Amino acid sequence: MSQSIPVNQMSSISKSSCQRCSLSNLCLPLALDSTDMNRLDEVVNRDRIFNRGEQVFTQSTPFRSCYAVKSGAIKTSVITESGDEQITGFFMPGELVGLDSMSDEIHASTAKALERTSVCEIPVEQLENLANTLPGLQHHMFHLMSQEIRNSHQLSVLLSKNTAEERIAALLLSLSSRFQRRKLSPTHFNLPMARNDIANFLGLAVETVSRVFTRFQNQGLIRAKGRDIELVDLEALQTMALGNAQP
Amino acid sequence: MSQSIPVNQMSSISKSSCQRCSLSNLCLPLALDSTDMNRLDEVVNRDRIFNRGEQVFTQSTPFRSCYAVKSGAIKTSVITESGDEQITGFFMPGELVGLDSMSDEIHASTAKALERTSVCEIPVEQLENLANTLPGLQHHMFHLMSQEIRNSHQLSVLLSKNTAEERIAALLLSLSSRFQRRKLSPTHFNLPMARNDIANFLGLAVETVSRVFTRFQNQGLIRAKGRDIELVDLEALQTMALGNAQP
DNA sequence: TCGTGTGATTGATATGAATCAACCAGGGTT
DNA sequence: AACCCTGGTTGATTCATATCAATCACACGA
Repeated sequence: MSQSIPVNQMSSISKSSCQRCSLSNLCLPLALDSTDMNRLDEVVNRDRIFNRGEQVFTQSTPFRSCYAVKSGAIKTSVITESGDEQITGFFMPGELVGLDSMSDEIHASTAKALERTSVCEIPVEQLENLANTLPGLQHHMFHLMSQEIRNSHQLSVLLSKNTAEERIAALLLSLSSRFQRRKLSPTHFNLPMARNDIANFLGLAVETVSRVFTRFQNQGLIRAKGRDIELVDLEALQTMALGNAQP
Repeated sequence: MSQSIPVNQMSSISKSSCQRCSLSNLCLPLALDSTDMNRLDEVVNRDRIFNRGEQVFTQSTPFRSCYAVKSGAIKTSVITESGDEQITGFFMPGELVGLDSMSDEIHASTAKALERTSVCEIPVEQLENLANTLPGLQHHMFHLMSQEIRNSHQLSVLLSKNTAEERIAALLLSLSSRFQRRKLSPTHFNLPMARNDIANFLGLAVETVSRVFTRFQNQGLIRAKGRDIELVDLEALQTMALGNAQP
């Protein structure tokens, strides 16, 4: 049921180019002029579609491409030696997946489509070559990768310093701002992921996530029905996400 | 007291070059031939020394360089809006600090010397230029940055899935393998950081760290006297670090 | 329409680690 | 020496969240 709404709002772009892509201001081409963009176009493998649950790539398999999300959503996770999964990120349209394996032989994580998802596949070998001739692209890659490091540090902070409520508030706000970036409503959206995924990502038990959602609802911070979420009191969520602020 | 042993074991290299640096196989030059290495040499600012507690760079200040540790040790941390610190990494000789800010205007974190530490300062602007002309260097930069992402993901796993004992075992083993990489004893070394730092890094209270150390000691896994650590039973530590392995 | 399964919620209980509180050891200073 | 100061250790208690257990709600296929 939740699947039909957010999907392929831009799937009409069939034989598209980076130039015409509505996400070009979020994705790789950001730093490129139009002639450079054409060169990027040539190496990008467009229109790869994955259904919910399908793997875009798999940990420990050879690494050849990273992927730009066009529509839908992707989660990445690492499987530990002891066998359990840790979700390391959620990726929304305009975001680049797979940077944790850049220039490595094999994938350091697994990427799975959370809903029907279309991506642009970007072969790394060619991306690296291109980055070598286009300084702007190289710079942008560095930028994206350092961003990724910071995101992960941010997650570490969340996991080691914040309560369940703070973590969930932070996640909701992160999603909110990412919807906003795409000119969608920052206060009313569909969660692309299950409660289970949220719990795993935030280092909590599912039950805790559930409880916090209902608590937030009772406090009038959000309205939640399944994956349909409305952020009612953004302010309150923001101060909550900040956590233990001592004056 | 703990300071005099590990420091400046290579500080005799005064007017050194990357070529002669004993860490060149760990650090940047890895992927470069000797002519390329000379070009790197020209941009590197060698022999910057920091005393224990001094900041190498500071969060929110302009970002211009990253730093390769030559001797000593560095911790990086982010300060959250609510004011508390989260250590995001420890950096030992041969490792590169500051990648989380690559190609950004300001530092995303603070780096502080844990003991008397010497570093090579590498101005990013010139590093980027160089990377543009030397494909091998660009590749290596991508490699280091994705490594950094994976490290951080690894930390997230520890923080969200593992017990205090498992976290500490994992940290000890990580340090062990890094000493080994430098041809030092993997089983007997001096911790460069205080218990406090360990606690912060691993998302624990100092008291917990202390307790686990003594517990490990009583179980005969380690011998610890202050910062002087001996790993007695590597095997046991390894299985412990793996955590909740279900057969 | 009825099972059947999966994801979500709610409640009761258990527990690992935080917190609070002393105390200790060693190093540096006066 | 006597002092303090910082970092480390140990013990008693508390608390947030996990775990265990049931129930619920909805979607789907037979």
